Amino acid sequence: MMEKRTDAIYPGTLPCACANLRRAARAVTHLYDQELRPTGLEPTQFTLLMTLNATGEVTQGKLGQRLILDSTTLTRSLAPLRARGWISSRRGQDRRERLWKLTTAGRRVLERAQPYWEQAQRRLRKALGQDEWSSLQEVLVRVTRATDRA
Amino acid sequence: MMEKRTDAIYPGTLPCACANLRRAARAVTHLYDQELRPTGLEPTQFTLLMTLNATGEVTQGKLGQRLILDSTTLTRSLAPLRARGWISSRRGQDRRERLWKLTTAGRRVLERAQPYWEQAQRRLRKALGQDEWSSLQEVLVRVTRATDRA
DNA sequence: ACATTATAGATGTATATACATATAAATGAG
DNA sequence: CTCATTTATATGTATATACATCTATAATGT
Repeated sequence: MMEKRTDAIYPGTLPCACANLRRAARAVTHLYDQELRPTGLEPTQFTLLMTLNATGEVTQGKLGQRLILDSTTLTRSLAPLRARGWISSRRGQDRRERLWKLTTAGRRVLERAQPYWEQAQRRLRKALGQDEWSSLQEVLVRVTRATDRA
Repeated sequence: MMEKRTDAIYPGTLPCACANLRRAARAVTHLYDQELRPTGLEPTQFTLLMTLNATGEVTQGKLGQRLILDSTTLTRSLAPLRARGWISSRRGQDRRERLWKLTTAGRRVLERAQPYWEQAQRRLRKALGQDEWSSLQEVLVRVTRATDRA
């Protein structure tokens, strides 16, 4: 079980931007995971469903580009979602491609999970304050773009 | 192999703060991983060595608190470092505890990796600009702290 | 002292993630 | 058209990560 961090052993900034980012991601993922628990979805799975809902049918490669996930990673990450019948795939015109989309069951699961996700968003936004919440989103997009140029 | 994101398929902001944070972490980890490749260290492993170097001998639990890593996760993450002889452990007074520290070999590996890590830091800081770099670090600490209160 | 409870890690199991390499399909050079 | 090359995904392998549960040890209440 994740330790409570009440001792404040943890130092504010680590000297490494990558370590700071990964640590923050773990902390926030934990919060979202708690809220999403009743839905049976992992935060990553929720993100995949939400993204497929936004894009509609999309190739594995494009999905990977959007989420900055190696497309071969998706071969594994999508498997449990397919196994549960939430997504389905077919071959494209280009028969190397695999096109993924939400199933009806998948849309239903996503809809039922939505309020729990919103609760997680609210909980973090409240703890952070609206200004920091906005900064967070902006800075994250900039750092993500920066890695393109870097 | 990770796709180049030149097509800019990827949309700026995802609606989910958790997804944004995880995506940014993947992007930045990829950059650090490239730079650290010649050292044979994964970014996470570099972070563990660097942290042990900063703390000196420390229990697994305290190490987990500092990095916001479940202490049972560390049982697995530390294993490859121990296997390579870079860290060692002993039982504490409280014999349930395990105390970890860098070995001499570990300190040497860390020293040799340092310039590659600095190169990664420079590369990101340059692409991001000094102001955004500072914002990033601040925002990450605030969001991390926020999850304590949330 | 003894029984109960709490804590630190270890282990079983599952997902997340990437890279190297393999395979199949499309594309381009000639 | 045929062969070489590139591209999309699959597979093998390794690390990263968490939670539930288990075990050993410590702390606590009576």
